[in-house]
Amino acid sequence: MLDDIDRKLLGILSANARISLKELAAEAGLSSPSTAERLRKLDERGVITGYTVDVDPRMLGYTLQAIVRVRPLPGQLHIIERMIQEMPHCVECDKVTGDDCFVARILVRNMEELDGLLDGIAERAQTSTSLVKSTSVKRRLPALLP
Amino acid sequence: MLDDIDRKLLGILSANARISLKELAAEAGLSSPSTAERLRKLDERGVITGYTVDVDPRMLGYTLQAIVRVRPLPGQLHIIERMIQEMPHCVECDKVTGDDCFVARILVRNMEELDGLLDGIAERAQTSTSLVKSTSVKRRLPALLP
DNA sequence: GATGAAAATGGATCATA
DNA sequence: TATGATCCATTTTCATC
Repeated sequence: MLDDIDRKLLGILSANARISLKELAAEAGLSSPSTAERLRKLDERGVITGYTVDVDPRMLGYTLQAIVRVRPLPGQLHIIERMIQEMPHCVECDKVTGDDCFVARILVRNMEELDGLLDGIAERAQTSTSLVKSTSVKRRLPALLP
Repeated sequence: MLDDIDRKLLGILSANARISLKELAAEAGLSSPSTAERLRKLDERGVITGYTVDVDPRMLGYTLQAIVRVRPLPGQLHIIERMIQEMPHCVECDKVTGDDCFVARILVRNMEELDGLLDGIAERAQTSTSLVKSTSVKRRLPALLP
């Protein structure tokens, strides 16, 4: 699927996606054109889905982070999903198996704001909220299998 | 804190962090040197913490994604945290308030692999696992406050 | 597929507003 | 603090292996 060089490229990019092609090529032990071609193919194959910037939420004024499990009341699932998607405070949400249909990551400025958000869906869903105290594992790539 | 141009730069970068400085400047309506200087400062201030590549886990052979809540048994918290951190299948983990101490996102190739991982910590922690059926909100930036 | 050289493009610096 | 001009570095293309 991926060869050693592809894995190396992904590893380097995951640490710094804005590295120049030249440096990337040098670190991977390849020429720039070959490196560019490999990136193009990883993109084309859908292995690489994008390049993004990581931002410190606190520096944007978001001092509180919460993981909220959402259990929509009967008949409310689709409305709730749409409400979550349109909530700019939600930065990540998965639909999962089990009683809790959704697990969402929410950023807020303070408790009042969190309270307000949860109140906004309280009529249509039950929620269980855990506040994030610290991050044990910062988002990273999984092991790149051979 | 951030002005309109900074917010614009972050927005553009979150959609494509490998855009050239020149294009970035053009899209933001700024000169390249000013754009470079602003990026440098966003970095320096800790607003931007890095640039990463997004990868489709399925393209790496990880067909199953799970959100696992982990409740360590008394006295096992630190060992469990270390075990999670050293687990290459864990791509994200937060320490949270409440009975469940950790919420981890796990990638595996199949059910057997997930079962094996959970077995590996079963002596030291209780776990509640939800399988991810779909992604309602792909990781994104929150609203950039004025 | 990968490479090396040439053409095209982009980035960093500096003087200036 | 932003800009435009300059020079230097990088990226892309293409012919070749």
